[in-house]
Amino acid sequence: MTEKAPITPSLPTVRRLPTYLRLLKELQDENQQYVSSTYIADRFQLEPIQVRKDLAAMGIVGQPRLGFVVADLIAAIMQFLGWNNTTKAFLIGAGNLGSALIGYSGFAGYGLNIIAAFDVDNSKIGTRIHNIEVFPLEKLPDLAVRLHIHLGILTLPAAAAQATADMLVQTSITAIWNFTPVKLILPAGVIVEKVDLAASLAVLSCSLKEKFLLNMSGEAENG
Amino acid sequence: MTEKAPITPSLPTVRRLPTYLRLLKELQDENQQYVSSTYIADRFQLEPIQVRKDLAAMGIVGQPRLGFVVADLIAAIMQFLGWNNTTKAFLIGAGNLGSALIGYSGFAGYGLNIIAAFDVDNSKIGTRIHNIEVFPLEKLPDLAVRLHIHLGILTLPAAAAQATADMLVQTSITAIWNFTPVKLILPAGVIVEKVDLAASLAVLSCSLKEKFLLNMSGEAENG
DNA sequence: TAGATTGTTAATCGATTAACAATC
DNA sequence: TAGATTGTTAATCGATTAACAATC
Repeated sequence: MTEKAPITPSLPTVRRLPTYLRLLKELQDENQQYVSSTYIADRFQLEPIQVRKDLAAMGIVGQPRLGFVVADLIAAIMQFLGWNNTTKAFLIGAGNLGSALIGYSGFAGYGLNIIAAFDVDNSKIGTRIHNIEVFPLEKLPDLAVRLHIHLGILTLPAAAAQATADMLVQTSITAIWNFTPVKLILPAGVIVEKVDLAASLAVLSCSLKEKFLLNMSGEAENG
Repeated sequence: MTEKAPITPSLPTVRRLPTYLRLLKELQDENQQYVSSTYIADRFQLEPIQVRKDLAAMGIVGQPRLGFVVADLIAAIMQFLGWNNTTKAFLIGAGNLGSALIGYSGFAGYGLNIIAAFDVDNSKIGTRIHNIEVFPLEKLPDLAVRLHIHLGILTLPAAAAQATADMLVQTSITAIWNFTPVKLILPAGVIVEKVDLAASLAVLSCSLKEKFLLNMSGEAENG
């Protein structure tokens, strides 16, 4: 029992990991064996100490003077995120956004595999989108249980989001990647991760407004 | 000069505003005149005090016992986010995701108006996606300046992201909504807001892994 | 009035940053 | 060795939460 207590990385730390991973894979392609926190921080305009803390949170140890072994870092992050193993997912709502996600080839690198899509639109049911079949929504519960699906990707109209999510969590699905603008209310224990375009756009809008106001006041002063 | 100093809301606050706005519009449709921070908090599993702080940060004042006037809240948030005014944007990369964003009708409610798309793919150039024309990328600088476009939406392959962003900021574009997985490095003053799918998926993956491990240990104990 | 809700002021919490000894 | 980089410990910063008087 001399092992260190495994510190669970904070949410901000987890969110930075994919960015590190991306760079590390680049470095590996360039046959770089070592990388320092200084270098990583430089590339992303972060503080070296923050990078070290992030890596330390996953239990990775570096070598003074040399830094970290690139291959080890990649392995540790992949392991930590579970991106070595494939996670099967159902996508619900085969509209514009849903189709785009089905067609996104990058998910393979994250271990995410969308194996079927579902919709209520008869014109979509039975078709294939990027070679993924679209099933009627009624078939989801049965298929989810039989195929041991735990993750649902929600890309349907806001109006249907909550009701559909309620249905999903009655099946084997216990985690939802929510691309709708709806804040889902679900039983405790259900994981919901929201991709919040409106929140992102709000930040952007604020920044733009602020910048605009600054420019205005600047011009006023100059005039 | 007895006016209160206008406190700029924090980033987390700004990110919560669209969620409030959504609920407030619902309440308005139901002809609710007042709403309390308690009610809003309840609906989103937040603390009432946090809601009050968020609203206070925008300079909104409520009425003890009654709460806040729904219409006033909506107006204040819309005003604060600048979503009353239309922001014109160019979209660069008319692939799956780009097309999905062009087709997303919800942006109108955020004052966002995608007026043209750009691509380097000859098979896309000249076509229309949801009635938006796709132009060759070379035409962007001239058009951006002439149409006074300040916002670019980046939905192209990662490999082209940085170079294209570098080009964009040479035009009238000073803000980028970045949907690529690349962390863009751009001159100071340029606004970049990233929609980070990888980060979001990382959080989801972690939660799933944690839950899985908990279940495993639970089963072990029970066995 | 009584009581629900607001806004203010202070306390807590957690993430980031700083300082620096330890290491190879 | 000298020096770059690590990991630890402490300080700072900012957001959230708590407590409570003010208000209608």
